[in-house]
Amino acid sequence: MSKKGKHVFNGKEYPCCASLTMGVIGGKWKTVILYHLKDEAKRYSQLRKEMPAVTERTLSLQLKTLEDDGIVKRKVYTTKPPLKVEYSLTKLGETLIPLIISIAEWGETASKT
Amino acid sequence: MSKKGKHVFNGKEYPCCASLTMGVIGGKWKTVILYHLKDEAKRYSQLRKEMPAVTERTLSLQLKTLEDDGIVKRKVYTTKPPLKVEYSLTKLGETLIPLIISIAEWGETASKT
DNA sequence: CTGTATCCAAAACGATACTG
DNA sequence: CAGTATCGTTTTGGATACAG
Repeated sequence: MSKKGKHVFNGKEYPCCASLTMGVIGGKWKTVILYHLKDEAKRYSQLRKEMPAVTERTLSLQLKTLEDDGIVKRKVYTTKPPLKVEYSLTKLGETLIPLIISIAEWGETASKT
Repeated sequence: MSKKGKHVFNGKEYPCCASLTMGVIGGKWKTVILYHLKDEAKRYSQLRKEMPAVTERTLSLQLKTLEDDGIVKRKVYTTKPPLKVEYSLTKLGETLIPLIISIAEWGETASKT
């Protein structure tokens, strides 16, 4: 019995290529995170400052999900506290930049209407 | 006390222009619906056939949400059963087409990796 | 044919305290 | 500094029966 999900990414099946993308960047915060990472690597604390509306827990979970999907990479610079950790886009993550920009632009235009 | 949500659409506030867009097209099914409507108007039953994985209830709810946001319009052609209802994109909805296509293309590429 | 009503399960998200 | 643990709330989606 073949499943209908013809589109597979990172072990997950999706019924449509559009829903695959949404599985990767969907949810309340992932596009916002990617938007803040699109130009440069940032530290965890810096992301927190730039996204005050997201909780530690959620930011942490979403970053981990993005890492699992190969969109974001995590680099640790110190072994002892205070820790320094930087997040940045992977090669695959960079292919999402035009999409993230389009998403942000549509939102900007729509909010002016 | 000013709220941080600077971006407003259809009465809802978002912390970032990217999240505004995701509020409109986010979720498991909305991009899929829009993908199927991008070229032509379709009847409810036809959408159901093309998206067998979504339930009646969810399809109905998501269409209504898209209608509320002014992305999709609903046109009724008969007054008595059997009803004929067609869904199509509004002008605002059409501005999302390039985005939907980009989203679908990224998903297609990613599923081949 | 085109939905709505009801009930339920799962996922996402938030608040807060605490740890390496 | 960079998270995790715990718990509760909200949102989302599914199954199914039924209605206009």
